[in-house]
Amino acid sequence: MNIRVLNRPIGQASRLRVVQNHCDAHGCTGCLVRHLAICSALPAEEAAALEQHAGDVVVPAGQVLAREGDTRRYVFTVTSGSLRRIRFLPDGRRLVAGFLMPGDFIGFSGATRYRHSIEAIEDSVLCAFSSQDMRELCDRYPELERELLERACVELDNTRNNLMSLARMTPVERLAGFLLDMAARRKRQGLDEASVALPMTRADIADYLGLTVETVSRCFTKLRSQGAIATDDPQHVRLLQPEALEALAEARG
Amino acid sequence: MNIRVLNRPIGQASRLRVVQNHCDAHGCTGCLVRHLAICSALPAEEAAALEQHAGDVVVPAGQVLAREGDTRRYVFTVTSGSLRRIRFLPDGRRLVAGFLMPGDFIGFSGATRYRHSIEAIEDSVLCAFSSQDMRELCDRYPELERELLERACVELDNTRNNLMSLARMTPVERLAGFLLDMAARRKRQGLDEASVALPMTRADIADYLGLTVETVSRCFTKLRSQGAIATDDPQHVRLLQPEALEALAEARG
DNA sequence: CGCTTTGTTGACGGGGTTCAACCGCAGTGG
DNA sequence: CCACTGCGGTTGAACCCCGTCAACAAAGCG
Repeated sequence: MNIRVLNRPIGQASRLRVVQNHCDAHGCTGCLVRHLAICSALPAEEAAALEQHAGDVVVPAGQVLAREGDTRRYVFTVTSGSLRRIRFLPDGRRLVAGFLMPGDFIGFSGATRYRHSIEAIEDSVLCAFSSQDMRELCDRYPELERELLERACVELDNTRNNLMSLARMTPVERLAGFLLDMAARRKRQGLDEASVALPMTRADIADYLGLTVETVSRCFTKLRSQGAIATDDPQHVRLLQPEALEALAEARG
Repeated sequence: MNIRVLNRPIGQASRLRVVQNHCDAHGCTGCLVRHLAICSALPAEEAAALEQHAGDVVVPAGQVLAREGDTRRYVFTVTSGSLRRIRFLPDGRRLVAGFLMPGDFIGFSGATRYRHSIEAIEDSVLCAFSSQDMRELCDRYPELERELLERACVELDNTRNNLMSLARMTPVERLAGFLLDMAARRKRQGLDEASVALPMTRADIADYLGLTVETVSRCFTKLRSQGAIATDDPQHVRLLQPEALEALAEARG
């Protein structure tokens, strides 16, 4: 059944400490992820309006930002670090529904409660708006709502691609696709796409790809022995033959 | 690899014939799926504005409404019938990413081209708007854009639930969840939720649940022998013990 | 140092895929 | 009317991939 026992207690959903007036140094105009974030829908002049509502949240590695079932009070944009979106079945089976990286938006849901828990993989910083403020901003700036819809659609497309992976692709194919996705994200952040950093554990990857840690590990060694990738250490992969990976992940959109 | 060979040619993407001024008999105000559809975001008085742009499309069973890769020109709302959203891998593996029922909206995507083909399972009728008209309607009626965002989020939640199914649930659990989903849809349409009609084939269900036809069939017999369901014929299932199904599908949100 | 966690590899077994046969049904055409 | 065919669904038997169980190395940390 692939149930892993966690020896250390799951991090408590600590009371969110939202620091008002975030990015004191630069404000929204100097925001490092502005070009990636939803805020790019608004002209720079409106930054002041944004800043009035924005606040920063710092989440140390392993801590919980939001807990499944909690009432949704904030929406977030990841500024730095990385997080995982997870859910548990009653018997302990875990799903990782996705990884959240700088520029990603958290808060696409009509539900009044969180449908997934969100845990920090590394120390992370997020820019937070109360759901209410977000609603008001959307009413005031239709471009913002349009941008949100646009992003929700992209997210939907990506999630459907993952469906394809899980339903009909072999373990190696899934891993190849995953590595390419991570590379694409790095490129989006302006980093070198040939070397991919994997902040998450093998267990996270397994629960994301619908496999076991052992299978994930074996797939890594398989790709390595094929010469498609090289791993300096478990968290750092170099894509030696991206074409080979693409051939495997082919037709994932 | 689970590749099924289709002996008959795949239906051609026939030129869409959009009949202007749809629902001649009643118009939008008399629309049977209005309460389910995005149009419910607008007051009935605005129906006239809608009708100017709406048109009907009739798709016979087995025919293709939209082909993966085609440029996206229309968005649709299903009025009657049912369709499947599919995609193929180059080697013939198929994924059914979802089923579309009355009230469902087709067109959540920023992409300029369709990411999936859409085929009619039964004879179906859809209400169509050109993407351009839809854009203009959204600009004019912010409530509409908000409704779209709302729906996209619901769709995203549902798709993530499916991820959970595919990644971490056993075949019987997946089937149980699927049957409950179908029952919930029937309820939404005001029909009896204890008896579920399955217009799609076992192959469709298999490709949707990430299984083979054989496994799906065996799961049906398993549920039947447990007394959880009864099947009058393959397309008509009665849910005798919904609680039993829920226990299986537990925690799928 | 002990202890835990993470990652990797090996051996084994089971569940689902694969392969195959069969039935019922709907066309189809002699 | 009845063979013939194709298709959808079900069931059985064999195989094999991946999950399970186990052992071990390396790294982090008190």
